[in-house]
Amino acid sequence: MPELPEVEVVRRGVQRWAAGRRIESVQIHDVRSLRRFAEGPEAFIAQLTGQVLSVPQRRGKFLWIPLQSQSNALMIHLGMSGQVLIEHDDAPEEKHLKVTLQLSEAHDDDGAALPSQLRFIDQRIFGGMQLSELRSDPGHSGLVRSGASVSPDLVRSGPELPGSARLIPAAAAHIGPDPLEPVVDAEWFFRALRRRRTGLKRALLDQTLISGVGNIYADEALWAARLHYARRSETITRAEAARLLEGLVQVMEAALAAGGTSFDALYVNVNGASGYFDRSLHAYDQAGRECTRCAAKQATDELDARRSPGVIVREKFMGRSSYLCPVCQPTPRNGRW
DNA sequence: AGATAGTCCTGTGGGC
DNA sequence: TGCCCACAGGACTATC
Repeated sequence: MPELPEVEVVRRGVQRWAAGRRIESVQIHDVRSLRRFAEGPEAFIAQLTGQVLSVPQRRGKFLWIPLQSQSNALMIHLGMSGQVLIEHDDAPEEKHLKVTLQLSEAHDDDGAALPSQLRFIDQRIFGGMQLSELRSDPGHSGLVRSGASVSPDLVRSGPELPGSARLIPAAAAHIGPDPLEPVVDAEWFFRALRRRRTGLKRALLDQTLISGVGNIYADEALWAARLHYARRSETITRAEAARLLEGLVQVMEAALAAGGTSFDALYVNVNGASGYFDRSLHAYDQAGRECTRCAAKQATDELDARRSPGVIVREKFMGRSSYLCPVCQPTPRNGRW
């Protein structure tokens, strides 16, 4: 399930392999992947063909590639099962191949031909591609902290200069900043949560409040911060908000360093390799396992000997699974529901 | 404005 | 073996 770190892995891959290259042709294998593009598949092909891909950008789980000399961008959302692969023309067609962009030829330093197809693959079709006008970002917050270095040999238009107004596709203008953007600090997060009257996990998953957090990292961050998913956002303390944000940033940066989270072949980077962050999960999908923090406390005799270490449980919340340690993340009391 | 339900999808796996 | 159904979830819309 691609969340922010996985999308960032894809963004870096697209930057490395496709930025600066021209789109020679476009092939739509399944129009359902263009469902969100109101102008239709013919307009999609017409507007994209001949355009040059600029440096890919990302906010939360939304990825977009500005088109050089154009005021719009190719927007990509991976949804539940989307993949972007850069492959050679003769690679066999994937079962769930949806869109193929044929790119202009390019060569590496040794003169070997780079793969020339950018393929969008999506099994469940919750993701998709569209074209969207770029506008100045109302929630402009500067550069993405985790922004990768640019390869000048491949990219003709450089990254945005610090302090320049950031542009964002209209179709993604409604989402909030993500945890890796500099504007999101402990005080900002505290105030954002306090403004809402809802449960913490609901707030984390609300992309208009903070973007990029999905079910996996929400559970991991709540576990890291020792907070229950139903804790009321309007009663959060500064210390709790700071813990939760720290949990989010740490789990996302660790996942990014590991190349993303993958449970199966649904998520891979642009070269087809899976990340391995799933080995590092503490809560999500860990039902029945002893809580690692409780176990560590017990090992150092910090835990009351009469209490047994927590076992991760799965609960239904918001129509989806939530995993938590009942010992570390107790049900809220004192009217703080 | 917050919460909920419905929609879009397909592969998987449990139950019978 | 094979059929059916529940389940998985991100974003968006409609409705209360």
